[in-house]
Amino acid sequence: MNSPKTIVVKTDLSESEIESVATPNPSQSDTVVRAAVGRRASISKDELLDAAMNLLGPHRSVASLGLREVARAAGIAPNSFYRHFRDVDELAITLINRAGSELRQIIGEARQRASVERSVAQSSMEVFMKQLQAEHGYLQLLMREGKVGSPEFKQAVEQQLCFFENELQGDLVRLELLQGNQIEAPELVAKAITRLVFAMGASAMEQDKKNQSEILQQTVRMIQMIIVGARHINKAKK
Amino acid sequence: MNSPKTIVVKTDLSESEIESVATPNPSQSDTVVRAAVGRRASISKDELLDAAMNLLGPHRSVASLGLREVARAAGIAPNSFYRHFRDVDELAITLINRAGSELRQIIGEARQRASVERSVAQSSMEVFMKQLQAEHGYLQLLMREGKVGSPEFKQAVEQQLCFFENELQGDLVRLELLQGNQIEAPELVAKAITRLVFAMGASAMEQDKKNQSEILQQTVRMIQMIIVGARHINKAKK
DNA sequence: TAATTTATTATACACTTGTATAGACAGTTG
DNA sequence: CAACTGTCTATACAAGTGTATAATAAATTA
Repeated sequence: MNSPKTIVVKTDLSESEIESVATPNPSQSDTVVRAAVGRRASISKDELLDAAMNLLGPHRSVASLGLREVARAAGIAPNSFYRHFRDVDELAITLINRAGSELRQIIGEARQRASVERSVAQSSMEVFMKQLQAEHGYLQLLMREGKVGSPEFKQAVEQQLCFFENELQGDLVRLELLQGNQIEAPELVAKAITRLVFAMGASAMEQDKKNQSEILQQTVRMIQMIIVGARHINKAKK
Repeated sequence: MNSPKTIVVKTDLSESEIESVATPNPSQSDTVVRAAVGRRASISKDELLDAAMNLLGPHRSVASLGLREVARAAGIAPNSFYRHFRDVDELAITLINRAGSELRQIIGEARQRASVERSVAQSSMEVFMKQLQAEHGYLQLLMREGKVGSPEFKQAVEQQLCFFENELQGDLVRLELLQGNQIEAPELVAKAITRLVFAMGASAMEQDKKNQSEILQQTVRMIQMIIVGARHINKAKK
C-alpha cells in the first residue's frame, strides 16, 4: 500500500469541493470524516431509478436529466453511473417502462375489484384519477413523455399506451356482451378512450382538486359519448 | 470598416473563434420602423423567432433551447438576445402563441371553404393532417409543448387549444342545426374532438405517410362516434 | 494469506451555458 | 458639428456537462 500522495494542482475546483459536500454519507461517525474514497456500499439500478424519479416533477422531463445530476442525487460518483446504464437515455427508457408496468398492475387490480354494474367509464376514470393524485408520479411520467424526447422515448410510451388499449378493449367487449350490447370497432373505441383519457388527464395534471374532479366528470361524459356512438353505429349497420 | 484592431490576449478561445465565424455581419434590414431613438435594430424579433423555429424539430422541445444556441442560429452575439427577449422562456411563449394564431388562421380559412355537405370530421381532419405535413411545423410545436416545460408554457398551449375548441364548437352547432340535428353538450363534444385529434396527431407525427393516412381514417371514425353518441344521448334525454 | 477482479472513486479535460462588463457603432437630436 | 442614446459585439468568468484515465478499496478467488 504505497500511496506517495503526489501533489496535485487542482484547476478543476468545483468538482471535489462541491460534490464531496453534496455527498453526506449516511451513518457518518466523527472518526471517519470522509468515507467517500474507495468502494461504497453497492448501489442498485433501482436506487438510481428512484433518484431520477425524485428529480422529475410535473415540469421536468426525463429528457432534461443530466448524468451528473442523477448520480449526485443518488449519492454516487458521476462515473459510477456507467456501471448501470450506458446513457441517461437508457435510464429514461427503463423509467418509462417501469412506470407503465407498475401502472398496468395497479389499474388491473383495481379493475378486477370493479363490479359489473359500474360502467367501464366510471371505474376506469376513478382509478386513473386516483393515480393522478398518487405521489409516485408514474402516471404523470407517462403522460409527459409521449411527445418530447428521442424517438425511442416516444416509442416506449406508445407501447405502454398500446398495452392499456388492449386491456381496455378486453374489458370493453366483455362488459358490452354482458349487457347484451355490441359495439362497433372495439379496438378503435379502446384507442379513442385511452388517448382521450390521457389527454384530459394531462391537462388536469396541474389543476387543483376541484377542477380535477370537474375534468373527471367531463371525461366520463366524453367516454359515454364514444361508447354510445359506437353502439349506434353498429346497430345502424345491421 | 476601419477598426483599430487592438491587440487582445484571448484566454477564452472557444468564444470568438467559433462565434465570430458564425457572425457574418447580418444584413441590415429596414423592416422595423420602431419609433425608438438610436440605432435601429439590425435584427428583428421575428428573425430570432424563425431561427429558434428552425432549431426545433420533431424531437426537440422549446424547453431545451439555449440562449446562446438561438443567438448563434440567428447570427447575433449571445448578449444581443436580451434586447429582444428577457428569457428563452419568453421567446418560447411567443413562439407558442405565434404558432397558435397562425394555425387558427390557416384552419379558419380552410373551414370557410369547406362546404356544408362535407362532414365536420372529415374537413377538419383533412386540414389538420395537411398541416401536420407542412414544413413550417407550427402544429408540431403546439402538439409537442403541451405537456412539458414550465406552467407558463402549458398554459399558453392550453389557451390555444381553447381557441380551437371554441371555433370548432361554433361550426359544430351550426352544421348540426343545418341538418336538423341537435347534439348534447356541444362544448364537451368540441373539447373531446380537439383533444382526441391532437393526441392522435401527435402519435401520427413520426409515422410514414401510409400509417399517417391510416391514423387519419381512424381518427375520423372516432370523431363520428363522438358526434353520433352526442346526438343519441340528446335524443334519449327528451 | 496473496492475487485478482469489480465497483467505486478523484481528477482532469474540453466543451457548453447564462450573464456581467465594457466598448464600438449607427442613428437622432441639440 | 458634438452629445446622446439605444443596439450590438468581444471578452471574461463561474458554473455545469459528458467522459477518459488512473487510483483505491472491498469482495472474491486461488
